Amino acid sequence: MEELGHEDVGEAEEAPEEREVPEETGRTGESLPLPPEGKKVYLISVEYDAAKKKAYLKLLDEDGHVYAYYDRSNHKPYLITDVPPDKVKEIPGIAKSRDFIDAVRVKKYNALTGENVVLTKVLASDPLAIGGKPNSFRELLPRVWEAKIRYTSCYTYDQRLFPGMPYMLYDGRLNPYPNDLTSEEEKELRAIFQGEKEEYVREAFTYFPLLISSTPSVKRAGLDIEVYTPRENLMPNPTEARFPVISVALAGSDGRKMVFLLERSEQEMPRGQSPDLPSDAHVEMVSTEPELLRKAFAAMEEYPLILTFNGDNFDLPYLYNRARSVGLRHEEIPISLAREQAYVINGWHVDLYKLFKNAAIQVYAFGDIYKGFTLDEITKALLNKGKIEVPPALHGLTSGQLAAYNLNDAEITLELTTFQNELVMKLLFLIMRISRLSMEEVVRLGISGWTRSAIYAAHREKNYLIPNQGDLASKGQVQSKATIKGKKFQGAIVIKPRTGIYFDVFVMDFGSLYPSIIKEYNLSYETIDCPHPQCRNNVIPGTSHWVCTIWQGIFSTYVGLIRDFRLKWFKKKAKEAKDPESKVWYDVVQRALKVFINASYGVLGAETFPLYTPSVAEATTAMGRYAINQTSAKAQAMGIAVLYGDTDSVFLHRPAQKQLDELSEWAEKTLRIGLDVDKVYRYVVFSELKKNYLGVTPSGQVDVKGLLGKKRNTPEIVKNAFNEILRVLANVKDEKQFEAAKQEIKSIVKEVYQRIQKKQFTLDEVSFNVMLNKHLDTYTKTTPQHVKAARMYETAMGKSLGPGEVISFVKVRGGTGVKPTALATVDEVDVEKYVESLRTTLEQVLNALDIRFDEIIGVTDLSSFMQFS
DNA sequence: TAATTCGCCCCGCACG
DNA sequence: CGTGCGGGGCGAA
Repeated sequence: MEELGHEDVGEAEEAPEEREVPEETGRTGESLPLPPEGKKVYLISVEYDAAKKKAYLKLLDEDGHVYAYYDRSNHKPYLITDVPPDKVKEIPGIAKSRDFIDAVRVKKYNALTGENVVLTKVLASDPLAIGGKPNSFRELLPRVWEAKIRYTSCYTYDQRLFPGMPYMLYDGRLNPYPNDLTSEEEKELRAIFQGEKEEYVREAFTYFPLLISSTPSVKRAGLDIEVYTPRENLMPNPTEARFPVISVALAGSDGRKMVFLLERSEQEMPRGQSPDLPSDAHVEMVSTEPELLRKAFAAMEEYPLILTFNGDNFDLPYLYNRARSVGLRHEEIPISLAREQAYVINGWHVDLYKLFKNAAIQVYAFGDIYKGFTLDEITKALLNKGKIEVPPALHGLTSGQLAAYNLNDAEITLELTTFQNELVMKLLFLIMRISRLSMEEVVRLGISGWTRSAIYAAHREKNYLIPNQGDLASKGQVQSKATIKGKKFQGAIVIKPRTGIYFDVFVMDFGSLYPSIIKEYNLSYETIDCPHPQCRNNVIPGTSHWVCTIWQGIFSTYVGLIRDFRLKWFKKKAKEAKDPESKVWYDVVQRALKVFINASYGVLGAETFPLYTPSVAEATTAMGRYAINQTSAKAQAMGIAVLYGDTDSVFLHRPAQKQLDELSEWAEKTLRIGLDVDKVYRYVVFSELKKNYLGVTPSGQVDVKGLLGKKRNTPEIVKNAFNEILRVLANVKDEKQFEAAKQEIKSIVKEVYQRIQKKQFTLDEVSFNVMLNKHLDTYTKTTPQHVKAARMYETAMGKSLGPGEVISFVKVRGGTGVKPTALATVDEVDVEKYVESLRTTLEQVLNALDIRFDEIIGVTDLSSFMQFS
């Protein structure tokens, strides 16, 4: 029933009574055992037991057993303030609070001033006393720091814990599982970091084990439920849970396949195995719903990790609320609900929809190969298969078919974590280790939250005071003006392309340009515009920002380490690795690191990031502009034609190998950033537009960038014509072959044009597919065409459409000019509009090839006229 | 709860 | 009716 991963799918039920949802997760590790002595266990989450007022670690072994280890250090929640301890104790709201423990002196390093300062640490017995309720200590003190960090995170950093890493109980104490580097690894690591500062190398050695330590195989199950609805298109409301759960499926990593099916009077098929189901599936018919739920819960409890697709918003809340309303007691349900999240008692729940929707995962971990966020779309892209085709109404299904459909979704959900040698699980563990967050937090938060946590941990590690956003205000002065209206600072530059076709093009680029700049130029919130007069001449070109020459920036160190690990170790190893197993591992690590570094610059420019420092972001892009401008100038001075460039790349026409080497050396020496050949093209076709070109590699592969023919919302008939042209271009080996290719291309254009004119197409071929990004009623300023179509669809079909939905519509004559594809006929299609779409899409390529679209269709008109006359 | 800017296209809408 | 601007979507980096 997860279907679409966003809220408001289908017709909403009548407004439900707001049911109270507990804030607290209600989870406790009380009933969980200590890990056995000497057993390797993995830290999956750090949690807080509100009753015991203690943090505890929740651990997992490879057999699927869950353990808890409660704090034994008597660690307490705290905040930092500059009010002296005796003054703190004079504040009645604090001193008289029964949660107040003590106020003590604490030494911290203030990175902004470079001073060691003595501040006050105010300790409490309960995290809520620090912050989170009306009279929390943080509200009663004029100036506080570190008062908004979740207690479980605070505990993680202070105890130097690494979620995702193995631990072992020894003499009743939990210790990191021994994970010594081999002497060879140590030697190699030293070699890589040769020339770096001692402190930097020391940190490299601290963090390296996180990246080479293997990840466990986690016992887990994909879960999916089906709910009866009286009408089609009605999305059952999980808070109300008015309709019966008719099927629950689990697919376990141990190979078990289970379906619990409710016997229904209207059942069309006799009980028993259906031919649609896999033969090894265990299907159990259950006569009452409470019994069904109990059985499903019992099955769930056999797996420490439950995977769902949209389970936070649908499956788990539905199960919980339905179970309650059919009479199960709270204690019988292994689910606990929070506001936006659903937890599994004594285990963990990962909603894969949230993970895959995470932009950083989508773009950097999976190379942007899936665009939408439905289970269907993600599955098609990553696993090369879709869901079972569902008949229009769930009602028409036999029990066997229902079970098969249900189980298939559970299996696919599981498979999203098993494909490519458990890529997603490995990625999760690596992100946990780097970000220092529990598994469920990694899934819930985005890259900003991950980076925040990682950098907070670095502060605690060095005993730096974590600054408040307000402390950085003086460091946030922006000097540049953005090119685009409404943006906060200037970004990258794009070198205007030389329109036309060029053979033998070499693309050089700065690998990880912004992270490299941040590292190499020591950019960090405390190093930009630092207080030292002697640093003032260390200016970032094109700005009046200077950078500290004395302090080593904390942010630049963090970014630098990740970048160096990725570039100098894992990318290299991935290339060199012989056995596939380790190749996959190196590649996963490399991808995880990529996620973090690529976002490092972005978060600095995001107001919601607690260490928001736009001046650092601005200095980064300024240095980037300087780098590419200098490189372009240098190349031209060397007599190489620069055809194009964007942000971190230059496209060079027929450079000699010697020249490439020279340029590379020059960049390393003068800019201190690596510049290498990234790509070679047999030829490149540049349109007159920036960010729009296509290149053909020596092997005949065609890279298309930005062209309309590539865009998701371009109609298929136009896209197909575009792709046919590409196929012709892919075969062109030299200038001589272009003439023949041009003729071929012309005939392709002519043919498609005629097809459009004669309406020889299906509606799907001419549909525009545009995503709805907001709720329908929030389009108030203008009414875009896809919104018009969506509204028509709603009225006609009685089904509501929400954000994330892709609207399919065609352009028609008359009326408002558009119609949802489902409501239109070929007859009413506005042919002119499609000719225009064909024209603009193809002209981006044709112009560069010196082919006139108008001449082709003009000729066509004439010839067809002659034919008929 | 939330990474950034640059660039292009189509369209809707207000203004002259 | 033409023009210019901004909303909206999608892509490049």
